[in-house]
Order: sequence, then C-alpha cells, then structure tokens
Amino acid sequence: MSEEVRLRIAPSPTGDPHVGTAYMSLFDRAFAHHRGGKFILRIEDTDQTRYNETSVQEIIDSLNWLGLTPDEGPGISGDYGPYVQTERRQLYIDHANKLVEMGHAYRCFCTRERLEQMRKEQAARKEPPKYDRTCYRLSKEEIERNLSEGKPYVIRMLVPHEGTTTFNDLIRGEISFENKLLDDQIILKSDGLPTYHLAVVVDDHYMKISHVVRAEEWISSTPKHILLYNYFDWAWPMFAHMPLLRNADRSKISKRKNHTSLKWYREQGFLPEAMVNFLALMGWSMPKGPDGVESSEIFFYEDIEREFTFDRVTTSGPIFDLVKLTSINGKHIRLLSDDELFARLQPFLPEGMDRQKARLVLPVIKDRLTRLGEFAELTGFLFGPPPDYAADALVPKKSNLQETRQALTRVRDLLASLPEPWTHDAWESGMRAIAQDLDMKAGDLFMMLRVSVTGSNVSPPLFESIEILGKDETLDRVEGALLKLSAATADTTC
RNA sequence: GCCCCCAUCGUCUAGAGGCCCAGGACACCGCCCUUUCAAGGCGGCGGCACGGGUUCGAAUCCCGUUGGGGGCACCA
Repeated sequence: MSEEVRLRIAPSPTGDPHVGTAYMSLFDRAFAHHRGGKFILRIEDTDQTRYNETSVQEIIDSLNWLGLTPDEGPGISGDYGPYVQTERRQLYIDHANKLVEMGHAYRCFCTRERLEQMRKEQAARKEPPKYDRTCYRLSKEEIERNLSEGKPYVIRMLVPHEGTTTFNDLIRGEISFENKLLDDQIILKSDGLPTYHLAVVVDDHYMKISHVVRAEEWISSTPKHILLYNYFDWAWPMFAHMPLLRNADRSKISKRKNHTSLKWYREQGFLPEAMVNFLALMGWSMPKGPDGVESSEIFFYEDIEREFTFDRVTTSGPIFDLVKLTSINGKHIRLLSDDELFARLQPFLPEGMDRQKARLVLPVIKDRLTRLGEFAELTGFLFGPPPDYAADALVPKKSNLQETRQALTRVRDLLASLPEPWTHDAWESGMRAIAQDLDMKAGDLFMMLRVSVTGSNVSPPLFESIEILGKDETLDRVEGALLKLSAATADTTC
C-alpha cells in the first residue's frame, strides 16, 4: 500500500499573485488528483520584510478563479496545519536546535558587515562566495560568552566537505552535486524565523508531501535539502523541477518584461480555462490519441488531470507568449454558449450599459472577441454616439463629396421607406439596387452607411448593427453624415 | 569566477534508432467565404546549433564545442 500522493504549492505573499504560482499549481493539482491525492496550499511568509497583507487572500482568490482550488490550506481545511509558516516558528527553532545538538549545524555570530567584507575579498581572489566557517571554530567558551552577551546569531547547517549528493529528478533524471561546493547555508535567521531551506524541508516532511514539484531555479539548492532530510533521518520526497517560464529574451519571467500578475489577466478578460489551457502547453503536451492522431491543443483542466504525467514535461524553458494566449482565449470564448458568455461578460459591462441590448449584440460580436475586456470598445457605437470621423471617411476611393452625398441620400430614403421590422432581404436588395442605379460598387455603398452609423470603416456586421440601433437612431446618424458632407462640400466650393 | 540545467520552424511543441528529405499549433503570407473587420476552410513560408563518434541506419544514443538559462543572500 503506497502513501498518499500529496503535492503543494508554496508561494510567498510578497505581491500580486504570480502567473508562475498558477503554472506550478496547475501541474501540482493535476498530478495529485490524477493519482487520487491532495493538492495543498502553504504560505511561505518567513521574509517579513517583503510581506504583503492582501497577498494571501489574493493568491487563494486567483487559484479559485482558475479552478485550481487547493484541498488543504490556510482557511481551507486539512489536518496538517497551520499552513502559514510564521505560525509554525517554534517547530523550525526546535529543529534547528536539534541539528546543532547533533553537530549538523552551528551558531554563527558573524555580522552582515563581516560577511559582506568576506565575500568582497573572495570575489577579489576570484573564489566562489562561501562562508569561511569562522564561527564553526569558536570554542565552547566563546559561544557561551557571545550568548550571554546577547549577541545576535544565525544557525548554519554544516555541509560535509566530501562526498556527492545525487537525486533523481522525475523530469530530468539523475542530478548530482559535489558537497564541497555547497555553502554552510543559513537555516535559521537572527529574527528566529527559518530560511526557505529549513522551512521547506520541515514542512514538506510534516505535511507528508510526496512530490516536491517546483521551478528549475531550485535545482541547485536541492542537495542542501537532501542533506537536511538525511540529518533528520527522514525519507526524501520525489523531486520534479519544472522548466522556468521565460521572457521573450529567454530570461526568467519578470514583472518588467511581462505581465506576471494573475489579476491583470483576469481584468483583461482572459478566461480561466484559457489560462489553464495555455499554461499547460508551456512544457507539457497532450499525448496523441490511440489512433496516433495529433490531439487538439484546445482542452480543459479535466483533460489535463486525466492525462498528466511527468514524463511528458519538457526540460527547456518556454517563452510566455501573450499572442498565443490571446488566440487560445478567443477559441475558448467561441466554445462558450451565448448565455454562458454573457454571464462571464457581466463584470466587463460598463455601469449603466443596457444589458438587454448587450445580450442582443453578443452573437454578433462573439467571433470578434479575443478578451472579454474588448466588448465595450467593440460595441461602443451601439450604446452611445459613434466616434467622430472626417467627412472624407465617407467618400469611397475614386469618388467625391458630391457623389457620396447623392448616394447616401438615396440610402436614407430607402431606410426611411422600409417598413419595420426590417428584413435582411429587403434591406440588402434595396441597397444593391441603389448601387446599380448609381453605377457604383455595392461595397462602397455599404461602407458609406457603415461609417455613418459606426463612425468607423471596421465594424460588426452592418445589418445586425442597424437592426439593434433601430430605425430612428440609424436615420439620425445618416442625417448626421449628410450634414457633414454638406459642410465639407461648402468648404471646398468657396 | 564556480556549480547545475537546457538546446527541433520566429514562438509553443510532436518525435523515446528505421514510420521523419521531420508532424501540429500560434504568428506571417496567399486563396476561398464575405457588405468592412473577424471567425471558419484550404494552401504557403519556415526548423533538427556545430563538430566528432556509435550503428547497416541518428532529430533521436555518447563525447566535445558553441549558445541560452538558472543558482552561488539573515529572498523565496
């Protein structure tokens, strides 16, 4: 009987919820649930200088938004709490002390200034920066004296100078490091809080984490963690280091070069299922069907959970491409029913916008939406006056103001005479008849009307638009266009 | 500087020695559809970083080079 599969996401509450957190959560949860296990949220808030109050709730909100709800976590549930590290500080202190007693760690009284000086000298000598073990050589008496004087200290783990530490990464295979290259890492800070290295090992152990899945950037600290597991005589978890999301220049994804806040994507109107779909494509791919046929790249979380295995995870870091995300988002928007899409659109409709009308426009605009946030902009002309435009915009190529005014007048008369409700057939054949009569292209005539009504030469379908606008408003706008043409004609003639 | 990871179209990827003179998606270009723009359909452009091995046979295995990335904090 094997142990339960338990994976965790362990973000630091230092700012906006990060896209990398969503990325790791996706695979954590998919794998855990694929294997009938649990997905756990743990808050790593041991750096009080970077702590951000609203962050924890925002992380939870973002995960919920994406449908990546944790099974255990702060304020959620679970038998292995507390799930916030600052609430577990005594545990870390006890374990650090235990290590000191066992001779696997030692107190270090060096000041930051001294350490800085030491590193400077090492750099000058072109040596790798590494603690020189000054405090390891302190006598018992010196330690006692420092302690009684109340000198602040940290606790460092003692790394052996011989041997090699090797582990098997689920994605990359065997990775090994020579111990002599590792630093005597600080595991307990002078404020009594642990550093990541101690906290992660202690918590992963007591929270019974079976698979440590995290970004590639952690590979080089893994041997330190393994050493700690060994010191405590604990079994190691499995390790899997996911590729790092990248900026376009291939550096690690950053706020400066990318939108990294999940809040931003939500506000822009990216669908959670599109985010999940896109993120899954970064470093993972859906296996081919049993017939060997290529699988679609458009899929949902449930599909990922069903198919996910670490052996299909790529080793090289993918560039986060907003263009592709946008495309995937558009496809997911089109997969939604009109009613569902309308429900999702609610937070994006401006205050006071006529909801009924908005629902009416929806089918017309659906194929043109790539983000929910575009709705208002794309349909603005239906809810208020069209944007201002120059009279010339009404004039087709190879035509002039006079002809345009003449043609548009005919259009107005047609619309005015058409009995309501307008039918597509009657309207269109009327337009075409005018075009033929005036010996002009039907397209040019449509464009004239389009600009009159929408203020732009790019718009949703014309007939549907004027139908939604209604006869009176449509005629008003055509009248307005005619006025513009008259004014412009007058200008050029005098 | 030292250590570690990585290397297929511009980008995301399929490919686990012959099925590949390399397949799909995004982007780009063209055509079709069409009252504009989209969406959709069809087609095109475009890649195994380089050099050595191993093998009857290498994108796939090994070594090296080059290139990219990450780490080396009382940050995670």
